[in-house]
Amino acid sequence: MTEKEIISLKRRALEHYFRKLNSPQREAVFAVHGPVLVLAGAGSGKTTAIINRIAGMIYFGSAYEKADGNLFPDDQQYLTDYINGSAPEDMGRLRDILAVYPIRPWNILAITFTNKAAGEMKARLTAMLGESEAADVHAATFHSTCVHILRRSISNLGYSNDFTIYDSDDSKRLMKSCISDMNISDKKFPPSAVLNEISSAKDKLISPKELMADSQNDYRKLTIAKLYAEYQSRLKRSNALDFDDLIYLTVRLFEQFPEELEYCQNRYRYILVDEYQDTSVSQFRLIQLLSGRYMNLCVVGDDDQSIYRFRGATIENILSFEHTFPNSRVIRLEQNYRSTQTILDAANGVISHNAGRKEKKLWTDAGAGDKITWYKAADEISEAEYVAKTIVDLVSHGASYRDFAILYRMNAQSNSLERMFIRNNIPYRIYGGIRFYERKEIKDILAYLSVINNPSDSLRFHRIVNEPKRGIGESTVTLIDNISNDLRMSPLDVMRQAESFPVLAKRMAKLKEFSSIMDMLTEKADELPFDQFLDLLLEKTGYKEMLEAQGDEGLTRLENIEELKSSMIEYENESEDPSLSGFLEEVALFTDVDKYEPEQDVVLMMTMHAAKGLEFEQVFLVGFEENVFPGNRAIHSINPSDIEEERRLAYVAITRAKHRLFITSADRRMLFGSTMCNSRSRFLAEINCELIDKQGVSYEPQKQNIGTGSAVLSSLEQQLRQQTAKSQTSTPKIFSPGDKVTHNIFGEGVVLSVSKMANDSLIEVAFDKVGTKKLMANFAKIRKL
DNA sequence: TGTGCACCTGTTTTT
DNA sequence: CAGGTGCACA
Repeated sequence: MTEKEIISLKRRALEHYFRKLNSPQREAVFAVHGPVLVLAGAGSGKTTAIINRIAGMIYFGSAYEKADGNLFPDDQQYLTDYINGSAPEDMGRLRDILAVYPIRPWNILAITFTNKAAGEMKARLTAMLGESEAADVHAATFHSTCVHILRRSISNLGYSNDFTIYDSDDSKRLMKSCISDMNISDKKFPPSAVLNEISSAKDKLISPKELMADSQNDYRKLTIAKLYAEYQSRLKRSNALDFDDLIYLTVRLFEQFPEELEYCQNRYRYILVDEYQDTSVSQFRLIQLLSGRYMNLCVVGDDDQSIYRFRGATIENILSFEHTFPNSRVIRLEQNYRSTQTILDAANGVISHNAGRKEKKLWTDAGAGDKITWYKAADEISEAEYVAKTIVDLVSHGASYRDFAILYRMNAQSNSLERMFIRNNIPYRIYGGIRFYERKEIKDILAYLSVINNPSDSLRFHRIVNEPKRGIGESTVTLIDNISNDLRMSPLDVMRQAESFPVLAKRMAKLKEFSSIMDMLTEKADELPFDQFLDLLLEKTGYKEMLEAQGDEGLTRLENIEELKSSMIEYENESEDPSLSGFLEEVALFTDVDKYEPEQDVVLMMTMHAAKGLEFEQVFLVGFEENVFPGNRAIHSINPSDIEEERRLAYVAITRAKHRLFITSADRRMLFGSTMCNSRSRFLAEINCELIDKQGVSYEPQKQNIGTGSAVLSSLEQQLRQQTAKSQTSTPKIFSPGDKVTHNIFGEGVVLSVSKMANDSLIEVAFDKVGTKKLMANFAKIRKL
């Protein structure tokens, strides 16, 4: 057999092994070396391609690219039989025969943006490769990858490796104190605005000095640069890093310490980046540095799905990949496995109005499917009514609640929908929104743990020193702060030695009391298991007592803390080497406790942004009106690319739907306390009208007489109104707090509160299974037990 | 030092 | 409309 024949046979065997993939997907799997750009349209089996690629690298190495010696006749025979299906798939033997320099799993780095994506990748790798090989692949987010690197080497930059990670709330507090201490007006320089600018500077790898140099004649910029410098020095003093620092400092580390970079380059020889269209300048630089030695870089993304420019993503990274990495291969995945052709045509129609994109056209062989329904409602109430009615109707015809998702542009839009869903007893869940670790009580407890773990963390010290109230007020804390800054000792040390500082004499007893509690806790932190330690902390700090005095709300908060405790226990059980700092790190980077549980049979509501990466049988896109979507900010922006970003968002939203797509607009909408009239969204006009089935009010908007409410209603709407009226006259039900009740969807629960409304009452019920819900007593399918 | 009320201001968000 | 913030007062 010639070498040519060997490689051709082996290639056919490999192609047979990956026969479930389509041909561009296989191309992505086999292109192991060199720079590769995979342009993966929505629903094109991107993750499948990535997983198979990693598996292929580990199983077969460069078998597709290089021949390696001769083939024994019986191996040759086996391959031939395997290809034509007459021999069984013997993985061990296939690997033996085919593999050429198989890649070791720990040499592979797969970077994602969210923990969810990283978790999914891990899970799918485990399913394909098995536990042991999958565990060695480093699949993680940008941020946790950087933490990993920095924990090892950050001492080069003058931080210690037990650094604390600040979240955006911590950053904001720190910035507030910088602003007030530097006597700068927080009216002219709102902390969040300053932080945004600093964050975007860090994203662009601009240091405080560089920003300063760049803004000599601009007072505003100069002030921000000064604040940046101050903020950064305070972070360092607290041995803390904010989210942007994780990337920024890793890049600096690599640039200043080539040996550190080299170590990582050798460790991560094969790099894969998911959602590449969302990378920022600093993330790009990080990738460029890491892949600089071996150039085995595969990036996967879709420029049409870039919707995070507002937080630093530069679409140019993906648009200029081929230019930045010469000799790169570009692979397009355009076959869509998710949606009907109608939905894809709509998406293609919208996105084709954007300039400056890589031309792609999604297609499917799934068939045309149903038309898209456009419903024009009178106002946001009847819009919500339409959505609710349609879902009830489809569910009664065999659909499940979990088939539906409602996507909106702004969180504020969920209100009317929620109310209507509660009325109609449609179980729903808002995905995204308030996050568990952002709750005050959780942040307080975590602050206690942080201070115990890292006493120099003065920001978190501030948070807890007088929480619960223990008579250590603002002025005392300022004194402690000054001393601690002047003498370079931790605030807690200052308290411990309060007697040495005459200014603190008056408050000495209270200060000593607090510091001794913290000392005791610090001592016990290593001895006790997490749950017992947390109980002790709650007890000794008086936090528990404080919550218990707060009644119902305090009880909910205590329950949340219990939840935190269970996640600590979970961490303790699952981690090989559990430690307080390890737990805090996990919490800092893994913000999602409100997990998405697809098993639950509920309708999901979320913003269009939050829907990225998800898919649903039937999707409602609500609020398709000018000034809502696209939003007024984008419409009035001087920069036309803002509209393009909205359009990409529309593209993302449309392509979430597998089978059916409903789009709604309202003639009148109450938003932020005032009513406005908007014409239908321009994105609607960008969809070929033959794909759309129009429903709802058939008159043109009567902008001049808002509020007459006498608009001609469609028959559907009249039906709805009648139904609502009917159910309103059913016998009123009376509940009082403490009543045990049962609901035919939510199960059993206890009434928390009752408030009278017009001719009904709003009751709040704590259900055993689904948590607290607000229900209308007369509408809800609920009865006393 | 702690509390209550008036005022104000509103995209999208992961880490 | 609703939640967060800041300021005045106890």
